Amino acid sequence: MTAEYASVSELLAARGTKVQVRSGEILFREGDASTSVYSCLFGRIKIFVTTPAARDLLLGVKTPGQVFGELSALDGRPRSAGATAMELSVVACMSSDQFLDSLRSAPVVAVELLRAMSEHLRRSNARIGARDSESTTVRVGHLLVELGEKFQRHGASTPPMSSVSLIAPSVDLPISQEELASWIGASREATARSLAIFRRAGAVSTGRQRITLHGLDRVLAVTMQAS
Amino acid sequence: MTAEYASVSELLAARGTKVQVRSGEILFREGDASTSVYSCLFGRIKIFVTTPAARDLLLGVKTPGQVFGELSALDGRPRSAGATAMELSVVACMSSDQFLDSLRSAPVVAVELLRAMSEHLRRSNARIGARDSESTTVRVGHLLVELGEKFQRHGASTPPMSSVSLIAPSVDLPISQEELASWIGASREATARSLAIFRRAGAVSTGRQRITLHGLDRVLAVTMQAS
DNA sequence: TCCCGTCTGTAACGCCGATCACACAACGGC
DNA sequence: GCCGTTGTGTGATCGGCGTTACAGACGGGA
Repeated sequence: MTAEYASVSELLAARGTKVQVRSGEILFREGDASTSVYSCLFGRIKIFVTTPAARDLLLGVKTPGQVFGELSALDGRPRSAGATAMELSVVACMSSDQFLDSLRSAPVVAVELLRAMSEHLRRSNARIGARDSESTTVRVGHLLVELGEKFQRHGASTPPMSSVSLIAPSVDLPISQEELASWIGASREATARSLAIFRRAGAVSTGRQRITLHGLDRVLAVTMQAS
Repeated sequence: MTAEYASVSELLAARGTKVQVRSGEILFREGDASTSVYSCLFGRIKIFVTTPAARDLLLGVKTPGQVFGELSALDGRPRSAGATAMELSVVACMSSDQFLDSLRSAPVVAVELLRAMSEHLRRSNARIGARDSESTTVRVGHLLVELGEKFQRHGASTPPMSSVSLIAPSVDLPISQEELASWIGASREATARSLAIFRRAGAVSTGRQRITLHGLDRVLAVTMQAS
């Protein structure tokens, strides 16, 4: 009866209660006392903190298969960040009590979660290091490459071969500059200025809610040269 | 035969191999392929990354009872940070294989480690938020209060009642300004200037490798007023 | 189709902090 | 005690980024 699962997302997909959330809907806010744990089944969930100056700072975006809200479930403390749906999404959730019981009875799942949290910590620490040693332009470049790799893998299929992308395939990022800015922790204007550098170098073209990368290597080249 | 432990540090203290390290000695460097996990038994271990500009950035200081090096043990990837002894210390270490086996056979230990890593993640995320919303002076103030609380608890016993500390007990921090600067991610000079603000307000006095806090509340007051 | 709200792009200005530069103090070795 | 080394304190300069301000572009809804 005690089925074996290999990861927390599998556990939640099988045993958690599924909930559909509309775009913009709030799952929990920073400071909340709730302690449920969630897994994204479909869509995209934004994880963010709000600075005293009322600016949002993006900590991550959860896509299908990723777990979130586990910190409060593990230590019982208030939410360290908020979570809202960026688009129509489906999540699975479970109470922290049931979650902790599952971890204790399925060590493999616990170890898998430890690995996932290692990944988080590495990212967070790298981000701390980047924040005060790299310029806005360099951080924009790195993020563009990172998102570019993510989207060209399982992202929107490359549109019907635009005329520009004969050699280097173009990748479209459906993201606003505001969002980009809150991700790297810079102002919207500074981000726009940095994007202008990439645009003038021919590495990207920009539009409304859209950034098209003309080859990740070219973006990376401009990033390097701007360091 | 399989003794039960309540935490990773207990596990390592009981089953790990003890090693004495001298001040300044390196346990591992950022980028190393080693995957052992460590626990601090005595002394202080500095965890840090080195930025491209050759400046060190302090990520944390491990004191007795705290575990470190667990990220590489969990995911097998290279060290995300370096570790060196700040003073004569004793650590216990264990191979990642044995460590993972122990976690799988003792779920309680795994859950306890998950809780510890939650704490780390919360700190890291808070630090990301603080970095681009607070001034150097405010960050200095927060760190002083944090260290002050840490040291007045299990720290050096308050010296024979200095004449100044009739009302608010003073706390001595045995730390250089360079170290403080690398902790908050600022230059040494900017840190010294911020300290001057606290000094002029009578909240702290400074010396060689020493910062004396004249009441945490007074430090906090200056911090608030400088925001 | 028109209009308004949202998003993008850019310029001007001011401030914080990094960097450079230097004086002084404290400790250690000889 | 003398001097080299390391740590502290502070001024001057300068660049980057946040802020403010505004103009134009795109898209959706009435």
